[in-house]
Amino acid sequence: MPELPEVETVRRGLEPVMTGHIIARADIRRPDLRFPLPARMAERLTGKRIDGLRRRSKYILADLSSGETLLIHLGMSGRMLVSGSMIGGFHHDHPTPAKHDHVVLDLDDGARVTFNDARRFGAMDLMVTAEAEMHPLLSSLGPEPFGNVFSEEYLLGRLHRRTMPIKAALLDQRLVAGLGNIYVCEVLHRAGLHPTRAAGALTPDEIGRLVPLIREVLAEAIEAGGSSLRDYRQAGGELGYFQHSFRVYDREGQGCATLGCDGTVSRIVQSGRSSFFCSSCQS
DNA sequence: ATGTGTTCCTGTCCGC
DNA sequence: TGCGGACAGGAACACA
Repeated sequence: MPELPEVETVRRGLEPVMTGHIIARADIRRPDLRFPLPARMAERLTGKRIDGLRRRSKYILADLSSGETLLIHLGMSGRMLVSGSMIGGFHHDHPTPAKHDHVVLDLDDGARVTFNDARRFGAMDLMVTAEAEMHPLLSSLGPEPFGNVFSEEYLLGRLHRRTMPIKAALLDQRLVAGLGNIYVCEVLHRAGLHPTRAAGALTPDEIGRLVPLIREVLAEAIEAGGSSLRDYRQAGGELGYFQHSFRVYDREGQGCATLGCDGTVSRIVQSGRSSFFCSSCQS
């Protein structure tokens, strides 16, 4: 679920709680999420200091003092719940572990971070920090959308002669990392591009338009604390509010938000995922 | 090499 | 109120 803005929001929420603290206790409440959890996970976490929290695409990476890195992926429904933290000046007791609380990390200052994931499409793994980028889940990822590698020139090269719809291309994490269904729909709407357009048939001008719009949508969403749909919340339990800024996502039948456009938002299914768009101003 | 469909799992919502 | 079906933010995998 969570796409780059939600994952970045979670990372920012966890950073002051976790960075610099030692994992006093790790409670692994079930042996597997999407994949089996790594061998001896509790022992490999216990007593280690968290030196920093990074994000790569939709993954959170916690670098540990042991020279290992904890990889966290939230899948569709994963959440990182914080309790007992003094950050913000309030102290709350830990709630009793609830349904779908799969991994519980107790830190040395009494704070607790709980990985909760109803659907269990999420994942956790441990790897040697120096080899993190070779991890199978990370090695094929495309460039970060805010990085220098991601450019109009890069996109032109990668989309050249591709017959795949631009919607599917932008969802492909090997092309650019971090976009998901919501933000691809929003980007294509802002770019005035119909989601079924063949990626390779876009003009250089249209492709050039995409790069800054991808950054714009993601930056606005991060600024808003992500989108809270259904059960997604920030690390502290707060709701993001970017969903109020959706122009097409989940707005089937509603009026197009583009100034001067009298179109209606449509929904189609492309490779099993809903695409929302305005057929008047997206072509 | 590309592109598409299926699958994992649980929860919620909507129509009958 | 129950029941069945559609659908949900992801992405690995199998297959044409």
